[in-house]
Amino acid sequence: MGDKSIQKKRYIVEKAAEVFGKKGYKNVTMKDIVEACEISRGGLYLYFNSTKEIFEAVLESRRLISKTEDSSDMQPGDRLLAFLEEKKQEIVSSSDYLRVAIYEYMFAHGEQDSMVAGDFDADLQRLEEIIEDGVASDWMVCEAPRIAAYNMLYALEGLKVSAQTGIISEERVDEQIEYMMGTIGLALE
Amino acid sequence: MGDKSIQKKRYIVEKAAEVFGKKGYKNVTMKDIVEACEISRGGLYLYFNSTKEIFEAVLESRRLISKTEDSSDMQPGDRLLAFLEEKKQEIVSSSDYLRVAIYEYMFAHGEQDSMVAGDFDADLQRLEEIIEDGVASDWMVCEAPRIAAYNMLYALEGLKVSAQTGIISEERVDEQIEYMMGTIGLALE
Amino acid sequence: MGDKSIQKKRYIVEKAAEVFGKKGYKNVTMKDIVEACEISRGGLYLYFNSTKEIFEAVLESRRLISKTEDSSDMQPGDRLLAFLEEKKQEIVSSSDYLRVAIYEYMFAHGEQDSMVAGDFDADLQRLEEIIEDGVASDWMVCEAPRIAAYNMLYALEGLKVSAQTGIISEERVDEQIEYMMGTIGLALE
Amino acid sequence: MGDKSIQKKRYIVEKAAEVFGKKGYKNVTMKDIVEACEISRGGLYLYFNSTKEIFEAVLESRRLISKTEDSSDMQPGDRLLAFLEEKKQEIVSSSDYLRVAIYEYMFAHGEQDSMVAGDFDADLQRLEEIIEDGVASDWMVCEAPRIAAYNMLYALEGLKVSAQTGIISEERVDEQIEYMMGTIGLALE
DNA sequence: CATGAATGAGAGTTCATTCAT
DNA sequence: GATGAATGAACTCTCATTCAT
Repeated sequence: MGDKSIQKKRYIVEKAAEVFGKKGYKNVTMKDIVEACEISRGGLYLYFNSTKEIFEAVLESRRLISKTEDSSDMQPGDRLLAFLEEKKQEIVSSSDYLRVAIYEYMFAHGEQDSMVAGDFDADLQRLEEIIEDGVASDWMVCEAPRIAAYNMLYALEGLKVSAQTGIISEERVDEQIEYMMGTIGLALE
Repeated sequence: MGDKSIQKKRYIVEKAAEVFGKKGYKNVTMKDIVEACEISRGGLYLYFNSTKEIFEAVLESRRLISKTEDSSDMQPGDRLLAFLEEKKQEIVSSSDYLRVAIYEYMFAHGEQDSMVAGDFDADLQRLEEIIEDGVASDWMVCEAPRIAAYNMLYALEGLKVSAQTGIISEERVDEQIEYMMGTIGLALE
Repeated sequence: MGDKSIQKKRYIVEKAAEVFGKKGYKNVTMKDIVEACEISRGGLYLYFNSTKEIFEAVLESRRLISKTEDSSDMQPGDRLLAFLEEKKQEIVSSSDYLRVAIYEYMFAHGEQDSMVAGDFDADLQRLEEIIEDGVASDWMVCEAPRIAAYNMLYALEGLKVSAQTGIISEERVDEQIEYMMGTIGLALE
Repeated sequence: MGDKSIQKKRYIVEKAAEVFGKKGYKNVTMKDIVEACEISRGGLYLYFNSTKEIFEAVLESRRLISKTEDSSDMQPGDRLLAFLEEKKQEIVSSSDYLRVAIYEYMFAHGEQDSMVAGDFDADLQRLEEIIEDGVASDWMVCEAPRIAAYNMLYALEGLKVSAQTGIISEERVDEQIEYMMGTIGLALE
């Protein structure tokens, strides 16, 4: 597969992302993507064999983009805040239409997929480190950083889900962030 | 709609619940339900016009069943523990097969549906009361019971989702429960 | 499946036989049959799931028809002649267009199919009996009736194949019949 | 078409023969051959325009190879035996995978093709000569050598077909060979 | 009310064939 | 000559939905 092929694949993934954003995961057909890409039916099959495959490519491409800088030069409290703000954006931003599709995908294909699980683990590690650093430098109070990290991530996940299901105001998210910071002895000034 | 009709509808809903439990939400076809109910294709349409409609009827029927006793005669700490244990069951029990379907449904039809949201609100109120009572009787420490209640519920929701997506051990859930109780000044003895 | 269904199935098989006759086996698509039957795409699938299944039903229906009377009251020589004449018809009759399809089917699905093999075995038994009777009543001379029966059937099969592949004149078939009878001591007068 | 072209054509035919051997005739696609030859899709079309064309080239190439020596210095009985043994090999040898494809081809394209018929005629002539010689030298008894030759060839053809369709043991073939020799007054010692 | 045969739109998939490079 | 990406027609199969009985 040549250089041009990779370009085309990228193009398809890009267009497909829009489609998944609009229609979710399960509702998307090969035809939808073919039409969005303005290529031929058979042409798509040169690159992907199913919507699942395409969707996974979309996820993969997102993963590459969403890497954030580590900012490990900041104070633990600020780093935590930065982390939570980042998550808040994910929760609140209705622009991330893709999320519905991601959840649909997750529930449709269940556990066998570490595609999405990977993100969680990375976040967990990052968060745990921040808390450990915070505790070490007396900025935070926490007996079990790992468990606390889990707790925050679960709560954030819950918020995400709720944001998708019902409507969640930005205030509610802020409220929760403040509360979470409180649980490890931090206060927003 | 006569008495017999209501009976039949109930029967269909019952059988349909099994189907949704086995196959999720999106994968279920009218045909599947027709076969499970051993009624005719046309017959089903006399009662329901889509799998969505049927699934909503299933949800409705579940709502009626799942009401739990309030046990307001117990101490706040025990009531909280009871509440969390109840939620733990929901998370851990793989017997609640329907949950996958519920999430699929939620993500497929988005916010416009308060069908599921109702449960959350009820839980919220219940939990808030418990915490308020706990604080009032000096068993618990919490400045913002409502926010704390939200936090716990979000974390529980996150756990549920994770349980569905990946695998979550009972220990992790216990860990989280203990942690949550700690955040409001309680300890499991 | 009711009485009417069986009728319809028969109807489909009948129409399908014509199609297979015209187009062979492999070239026939579900669409061809749908069109020949003037039913809907989905309708055909109520009765059959593949051209293979339909073709086997066609074979089955032919089997039922082609049963010939046993005429065991005749003299062995005449019975043999009757048998061979019957086979000759199969060979010569170009009206049996289906045969091409049958061979195609045989070669496409190989040995695992006793659908066609059954005919051979039945013929073998019948022919062997005739020869044994012929020998017992001194009309025929043959040391190994079974082997002779096999030989005739193989030769007849070869004739059939040749009839399909190239062109075979009726005279050639007659010639062969006479020769075969000669090998067991019989002569056409 | 240059020298290199002929070479390439030969190469394609060679590779294609393997493919036809494995997959039969009808199941082979241009793509299969392209892949087997590791050439480009378009490249194949420079030499052949259809699988039919390629298959015919395969047949042609086989014809050139399969010529056998005449061994006319042997006694007629031995020559006949040699001939029949040769045929037996064709029947029994499952290594001649191409045969299925040949039959498929024959039945798919019917009589208009003398491609395969040629072999039969050559065999017929050879066999007839053997028998005539045998009769002339009193080794054999046969009133109509040509008809007898036909008979044997048809029986052999029938055996071949049966070998492809069902399973035929080597014993059965030996049995038949012995029987055939018996019909012209010969016995295997 | 109830049936289930029938419909037809539409999804997935494959392949011969072309054509710009 | 040679490539292989691209096309689009054709095929299989499934399902929601209707309708005569």
